[in-house]
Amino acid sequence: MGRPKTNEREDIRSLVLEKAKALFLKEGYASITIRKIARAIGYTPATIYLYFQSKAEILYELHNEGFRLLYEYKMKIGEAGTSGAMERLRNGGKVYIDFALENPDYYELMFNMPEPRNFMNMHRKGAAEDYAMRSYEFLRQSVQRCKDEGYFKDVDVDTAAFTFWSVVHGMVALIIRKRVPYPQAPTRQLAHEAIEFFGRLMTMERFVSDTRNSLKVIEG
Amino acid sequence: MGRPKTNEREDIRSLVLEKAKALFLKEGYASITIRKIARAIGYTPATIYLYFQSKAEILYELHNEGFRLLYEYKMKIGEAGTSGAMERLRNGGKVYIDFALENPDYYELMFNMPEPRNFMNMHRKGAAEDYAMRSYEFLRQSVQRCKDEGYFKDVDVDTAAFTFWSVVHGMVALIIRKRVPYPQAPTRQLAHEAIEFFGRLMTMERFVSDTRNSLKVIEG
DNA sequence: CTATTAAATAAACAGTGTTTATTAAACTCG
DNA sequence: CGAGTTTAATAAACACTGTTTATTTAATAG
Repeated sequence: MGRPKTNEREDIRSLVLEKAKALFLKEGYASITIRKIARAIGYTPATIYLYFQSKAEILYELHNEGFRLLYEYKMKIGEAGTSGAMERLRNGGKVYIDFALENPDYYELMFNMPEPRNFMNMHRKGAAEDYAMRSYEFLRQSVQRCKDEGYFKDVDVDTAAFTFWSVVHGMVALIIRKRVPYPQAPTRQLAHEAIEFFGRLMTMERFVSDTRNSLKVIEG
Repeated sequence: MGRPKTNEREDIRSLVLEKAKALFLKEGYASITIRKIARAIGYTPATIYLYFQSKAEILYELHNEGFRLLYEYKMKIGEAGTSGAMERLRNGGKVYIDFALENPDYYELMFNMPEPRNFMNMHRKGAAEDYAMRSYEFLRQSVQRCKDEGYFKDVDVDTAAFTFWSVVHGMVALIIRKRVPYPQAPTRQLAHEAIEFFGRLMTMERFVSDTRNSLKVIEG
């Protein structure tokens, strides 16, 4: 008890975050307790409450870290030389799926917790960087490029972005949470095939001026 | 204490389920405790454990009830005279969204809990009716009809069904869990627009024989 | 009218997230 | 230097949680 040996102020915070991350990813959020985290870093539960207001705040911090990681995944696409906007969008979908299936626990942290945006206002200074937002902006930009190339003529950019995000999110959510009552559980391969299928649907759309009206098509 | 006044055996079970459902739907699963349920029906916590092995089993029972309800929603489509398979599929998507947004807590129960299929084996006799499965079969059938009418030529029925389910599940999941970082939160209207958009993509697909190859299209 | 059966319970167990009063080490300053 | 202040860390408690146990009590059977 008492004060410790000249600990550099305020990096117990990252100590907690690191350990909590490791524990969450290994045993899942629900089964990890404040006491376990405290024991793992050699402090008492009460100490953690000097640096975080609640277990939920630790979660939010990691939630944002998850989106930062996703953002990095997506950044890889920008580097690889892709030919068209649509291909870029499709690759974005695949990268998203890869991220989610390679980091399912992170994904759970990011999408399976009570609204984290409720905290943000209270305890963080300027909300620092909201990677969830940046991630969405990235998608929005990709969709806008598609529109510039003639796709998605009769739908606004947010609706299209929302649709596309829903597809990939829905896929990984169903897979990760094992909610698909298949004989054999769906795999990443199925998801990739589905994205290919979906991508073909979208690619096709460019050839049609206004899909709400009747149209003539010659098969080739 | 002691034995009660000639209670018909085994319908405390449904008493618990009814009350738990009402409480879950009003205050959310997490914040409802066994003690609260017990108090609400005028029994003690231990009594509940005579009829359910765990809180999770109560959840599974309601989970299945949720899928039964969804199944009923979907059955309404069969009645309404729809012209084509594709319209039927699109309507199915809208009904699915309506169900989810009208019963968000049910939807949480159904998709946001640890795998419920793990219980099933142990405690229920013949698993009775698995409405999750039946619901999927319904979708699969709708997709098959689309294939019969010439859609989805170069994709197998399960991949197409998975894709379609992912779209609607993704949409409602993002909306319900408020994970869309829009200025204004997305509404049911946005979801319906997105489904329309997606539906148009699919409708279009019929006119193309093999979408993997190049094609000629004359705009009309 | 006892003996048995079984429904319901009280009370405990082992945990949880969180709060409070207290300790003890480090720093400040007269 | 030594007293006073600040502050990191804690021990211990609080009010809960899901679940289990031994016990009571009422209805039924012989």
